[in-house]
Amino acid sequence: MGQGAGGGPQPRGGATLAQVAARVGVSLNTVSRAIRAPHTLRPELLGRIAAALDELNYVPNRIAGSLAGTRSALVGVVVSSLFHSEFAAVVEALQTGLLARDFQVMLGHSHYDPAREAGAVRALLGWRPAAMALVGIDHHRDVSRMLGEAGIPVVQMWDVGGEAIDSAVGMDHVAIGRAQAEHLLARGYRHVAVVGSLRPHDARAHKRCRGVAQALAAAGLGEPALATSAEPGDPDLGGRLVAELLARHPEVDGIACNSDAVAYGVLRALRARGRRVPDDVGVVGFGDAEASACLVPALTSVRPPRAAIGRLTAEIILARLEGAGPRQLEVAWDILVRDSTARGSTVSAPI
Amino acid sequence: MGQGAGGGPQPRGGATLAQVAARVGVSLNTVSRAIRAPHTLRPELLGRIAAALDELNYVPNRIAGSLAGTRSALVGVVVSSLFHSEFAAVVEALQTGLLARDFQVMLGHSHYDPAREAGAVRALLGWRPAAMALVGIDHHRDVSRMLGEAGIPVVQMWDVGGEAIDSAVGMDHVAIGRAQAEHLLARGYRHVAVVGSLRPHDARAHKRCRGVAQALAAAGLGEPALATSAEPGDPDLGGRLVAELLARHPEVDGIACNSDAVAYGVLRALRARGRRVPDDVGVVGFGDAEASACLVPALTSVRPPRAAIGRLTAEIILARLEGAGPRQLEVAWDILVRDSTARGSTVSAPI
DNA sequence: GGACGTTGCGTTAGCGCTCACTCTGTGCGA
DNA sequence: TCGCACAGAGTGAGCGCTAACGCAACGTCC
Repeated sequence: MGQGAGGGPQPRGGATLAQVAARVGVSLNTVSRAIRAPHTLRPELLGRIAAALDELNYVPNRIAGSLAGTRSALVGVVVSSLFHSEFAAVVEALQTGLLARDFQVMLGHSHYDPAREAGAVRALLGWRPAAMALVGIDHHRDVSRMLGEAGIPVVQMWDVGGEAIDSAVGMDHVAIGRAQAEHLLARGYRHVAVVGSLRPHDARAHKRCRGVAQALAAAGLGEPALATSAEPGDPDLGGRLVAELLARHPEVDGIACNSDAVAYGVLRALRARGRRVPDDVGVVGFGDAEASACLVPALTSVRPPRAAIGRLTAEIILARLEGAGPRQLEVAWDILVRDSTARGSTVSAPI
Repeated sequence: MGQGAGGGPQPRGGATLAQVAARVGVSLNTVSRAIRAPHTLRPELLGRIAAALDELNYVPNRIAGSLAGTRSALVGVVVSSLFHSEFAAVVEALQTGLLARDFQVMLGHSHYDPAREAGAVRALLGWRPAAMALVGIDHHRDVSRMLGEAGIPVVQMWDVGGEAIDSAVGMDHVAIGRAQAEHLLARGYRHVAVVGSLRPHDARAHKRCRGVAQALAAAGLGEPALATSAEPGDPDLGGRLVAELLARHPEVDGIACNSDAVAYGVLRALRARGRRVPDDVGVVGFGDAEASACLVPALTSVRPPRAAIGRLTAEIILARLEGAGPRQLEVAWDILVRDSTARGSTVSAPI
């Protein structure tokens, strides 16, 4: 790497404030001010400093800045799993909201495992974030304790049915499950089952499942048939579970799926078995994934306001950082009714 | 926040090494050693320090560690767009490989825009990462310059047809485009078109497009019909583009799509127009998305080895950090042949 | 014309940690 | 008896920056 052109040994990454200062002939702090509070300098000096900054390709060292400064420029975000999954759009909206204020997002993953979630939270806290956001509201005590003791704003996303550590923005998943079942019942399906991935610690999925049971009970029907698994929810899982379900409960004519990916496999398996959707069986998904409107039949699904949740989370974090109090809010969702529950008629025509 | 129980004012986030040291009655450095090099301490002392560490819930401050230490624990990753998109699995595999060595991944997004990519790279370099990984191999000069001057390992992912800054691991996208077209031609489709999102700076998409043209030329056929747009590639775009395409070129009987999401919309629009797939028109996608095997007809698609690319990127980064030289490697991909190009017969039976 | 802001910059003291070095005591061979 | 290697712990400097304060030189106003 060699030596810098004019001023001391070359630091590990790029120029330092001290080098810029030496080049211009001012103190280090003056250069810092030129960046952070330009209006406190004479325009002429400011120009010279700006030129030197540019010549040396100065990139502020945010590590040093965070250590010295009052507040960090990082926000930690923990999701169950960004990948093959439903939280990407939430994180994108969150990130967009925070980037505008120059906050960096640092991502961690729980993989639906409380121990790994605690590990991810601990790892992120090591970077001393200004705030944290995480998916879910029912957490392991270690997680709640660490987050509570951190003394920073914490926003729990996606779910609202629980006790928030600080702030929360999400949906009522029991109500979603109820709505899935009620929709099927309203369309004349009587034997409703729940199919999908049901990991031990995916509290949201359990709540939706409970909601289905509630709706059936309210309609004077029995418990829903269950075909669930702790494996990740993908089409193949849906196919296997529905095969197993129909072997045990051939009378099932309505299926509430825990995710759209599972529903894709359910539709395929039903087709392979000669069960017509929606005439023989109605299927409703959760998540409104990209392909759902393109399937045959198009999949009826619950659409969560992902972008809104991410945007609101960013807003709450920024407000909390400026002294506002904690907030807890529930966001609205809707059911996109498509052909997979349109018994006897076509609800949405293909393009 | 108040004062700490035993030793100095409460710092901004959690206990410090100095507090732990004061509690045990040793020097700060000894506690640091207990964490970084436990074998250099007496077991008895180590036990007492471990107890104090635990009691105070000490979480190492990685900001301070990075500033003081020789090397950073961060790796910067820039993708076009993680969301609605194809890079999630790559990043997941990359992250898994790096997390094992205690590296944190920091994500940035280019949104297929060179200026935003430069901004993302600059922002990430501000955190003084130990290495960088980014999607694509054809970058704006500013990006190449910044990365070259940073003096850290740089791995360019996903594409290989260009000059690497340091290391690269990806696919030959021209060859992919050729394979898409050759597959269609081999199935008897003669009038091949390209449909999909073709952003000005998405070099990979342009290369695949060029590959299609090459294959047609080699077969003595003319230029492919094009129906492209700078909008993001989703099913609706596919539907609109194919409508426009068929209006201009009703003879088209083979469609190579730039992404599976676009292909979904293409299939839906063809169905709505009464064009039978695969009998009248063959459709091949790119990306092998989750739903592709569940569509009717199931979509033939190019499957990129996402996990392998991510894993190899992690391996190269770790090796480079330990002194190994730069590497450039091309990974293999394949075409999953399904019903959408199975003219006259069913290739893959539904489950 | 002396007390009092104001503007514009320099000085200084850390943030919490790592790393190179120094120091102390112990064991052991010559 | 002395020297000397070595394990085990302490000391001090400094990473690059921010923030609080210091301090000239220049108005401003009674």
